[in-house]
Amino acid sequence: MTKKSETLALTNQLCFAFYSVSHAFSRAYRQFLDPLGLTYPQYVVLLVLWEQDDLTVKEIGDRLFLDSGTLTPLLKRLENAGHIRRTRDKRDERQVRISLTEAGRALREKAEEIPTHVGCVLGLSFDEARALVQEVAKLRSRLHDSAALSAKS
Amino acid sequence: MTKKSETLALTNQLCFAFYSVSHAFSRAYRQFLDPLGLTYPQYVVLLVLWEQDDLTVKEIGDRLFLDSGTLTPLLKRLENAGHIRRTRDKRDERQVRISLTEAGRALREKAEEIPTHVGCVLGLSFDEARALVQEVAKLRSRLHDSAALSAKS
DNA sequence: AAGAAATAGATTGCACACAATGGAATTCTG
DNA sequence: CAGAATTCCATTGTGTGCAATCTATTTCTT
Repeated sequence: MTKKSETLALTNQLCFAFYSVSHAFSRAYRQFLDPLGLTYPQYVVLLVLWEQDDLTVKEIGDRLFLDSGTLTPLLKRLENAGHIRRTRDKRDERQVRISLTEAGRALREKAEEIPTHVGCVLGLSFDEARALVQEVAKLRSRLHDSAALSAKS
Repeated sequence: MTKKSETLALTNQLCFAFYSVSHAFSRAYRQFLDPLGLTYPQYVVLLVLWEQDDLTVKEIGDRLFLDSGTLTPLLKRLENAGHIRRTRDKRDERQVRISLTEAGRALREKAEEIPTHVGCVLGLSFDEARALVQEVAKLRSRLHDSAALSAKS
């Protein structure tokens, strides 16, 4: 096998590695999210809101790389569950502002222990994990840049 | 911020990094898979079959970490597109054997260039990519082991 | 200020993922 | 060898992702 074809196979292997580990993480989180009645994407939206409350749908989408087709129904489910409020912005009626309810804020405490449980099985040191986050974010950024380029043409 | 809470945040960051890079890869592949009428999961199934033809649904599921709920409709779509055949195994009628059609085999050539295009934007050396595949596979394996343990109890 | 362009969300349609369940075939066990 | 347990696949229902399209609102241009 030539070096070139090995590299080609590696790209496929890398993509599949991310694809499958992402699902494995999702399953690992589900075990702890199910009792809270949350899915992983819903949990990530709450993580964003716990960090900074009162964001527009677009601001949430920018942070999570998701569009309104995904977020609108997801946010409605979070609203129905009583975790958030959705209100039209008075100054710009195009925007919908998302804010936590008291119940949504209270959920933070219960969710706080989840990454501990999941993190335990990874067997990574602090520095290893940090380096991995950096490297993966770098790849995501390059893929996004490349997609933006080819969308322009 | 204590080291402990940093580590907790890191687990969430790591999970989200994989979650988002996985989608970014999927979008990058989609650009090249769309002309072939394939989705990324369908492409991965074909990759498996190009490597080894005539597998059961379960064997494909074991390699890809997917169950019949996902694979059955996906395989039916690949069958309707003319890429594969689905036939009950004569020796064990519980099993459905998946085999490539001539068209499915022919598709391999057209798909061969895809990882080249995607791999170019990653900016990874051969060794970096290989190490990353190994490390991510290790994490996936640990998550699976942990899930298997907690399922037993 | 009027029309064009851009922006924010919502909606629709399709394709995963996956838990839960069901049915048919096979294997295990006493 | 009969019943129980297991295995394999299919089905159902829920919740994403995302492209494509639509509406309403705002901003830009002339």
